[in-house]
Amino acid sequence: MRRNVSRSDAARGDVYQIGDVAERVGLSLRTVRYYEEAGLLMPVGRTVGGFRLYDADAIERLLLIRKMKPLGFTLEEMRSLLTLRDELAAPDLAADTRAALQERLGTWVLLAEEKLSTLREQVSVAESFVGGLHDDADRRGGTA
Amino acid sequence: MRRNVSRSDAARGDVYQIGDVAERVGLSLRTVRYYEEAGLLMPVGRTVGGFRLYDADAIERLLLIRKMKPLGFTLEEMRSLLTLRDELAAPDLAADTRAALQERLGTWVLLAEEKLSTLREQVSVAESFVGGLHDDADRRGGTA
DNA sequence: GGACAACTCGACCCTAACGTCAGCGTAGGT
DNA sequence: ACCTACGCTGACGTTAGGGTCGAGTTGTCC
Repeated sequence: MRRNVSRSDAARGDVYQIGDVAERVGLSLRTVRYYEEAGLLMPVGRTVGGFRLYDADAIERLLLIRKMKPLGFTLEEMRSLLTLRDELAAPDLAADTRAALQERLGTWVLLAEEKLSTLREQVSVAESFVGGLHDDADRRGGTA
Repeated sequence: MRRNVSRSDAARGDVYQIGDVAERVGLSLRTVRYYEEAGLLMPVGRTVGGFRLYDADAIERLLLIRKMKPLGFTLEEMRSLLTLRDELAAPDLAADTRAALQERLGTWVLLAEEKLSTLREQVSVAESFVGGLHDDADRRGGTA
């Protein structure tokens, strides 16, 4: 039986506890806690008893993190990138500051594309391996 | 200055020491030793002084292992699969034995294809992430 | 037959990104 | 008050190696 914490707080500021969050984004509790430890994601608050509380933004953030994972970013890298994104999200930035941040973001884009291309290479390596396996499996008789 | 161990032994039975092997397949010495510890690959022998010696088959094997890595097999899984392949390579197998082995190989093929498809999914997740990054980077002004 | 550089050995500790377990406290419904 | 599901911290385990150490081994050159 699921608890509906969502309805407990009115006024559009829904909060979720870690189990809900984990289920929604498909990560383990441990992983969510570890991401906090790694500085990737802080809970918006805690209950009196110490339960972590998250909001919808946290869920977004976790989904984003999940998307980065296949690219092989380390948590450290993700932390940097997310921080950068956060800084860019501020609405009152001097133009030059914003430009500087955006240039740093460009570096990340390049890095991500690099990683993407190595990921693609891995797919083709994997394909050739699976092809080879098929050969091994289909060759019923002898090699000669 | 590279030692050319290859020419030291005549009669087509070339042996290489670990450094040569590692360089040829693009793995570290540590990794090659670790693979041995994990039961993936035994040296064909040792020198009097205890240096590991490998032959061309070993190199093949390592290259194969490298091809499996992108599919996310654990070393344990690779060990099983390689062992199975070794068993199938025996020339004097009863037909039913061979059939049994080949069926097990079929399971591996399925597993590999599964892993390949999740790898492909990862590529598309990664692509969408990189696309999102581009959006963030290109959006120079404000969100509204 | 000694010097020497390059190579290798086993042993050890270290890391990232979690999994898993234990022991204990909390949230909220009845 | 009680129950049960949920969560907390802390600690150790795991995988696939990386790094480093001091000590031993090879091949080569004199």
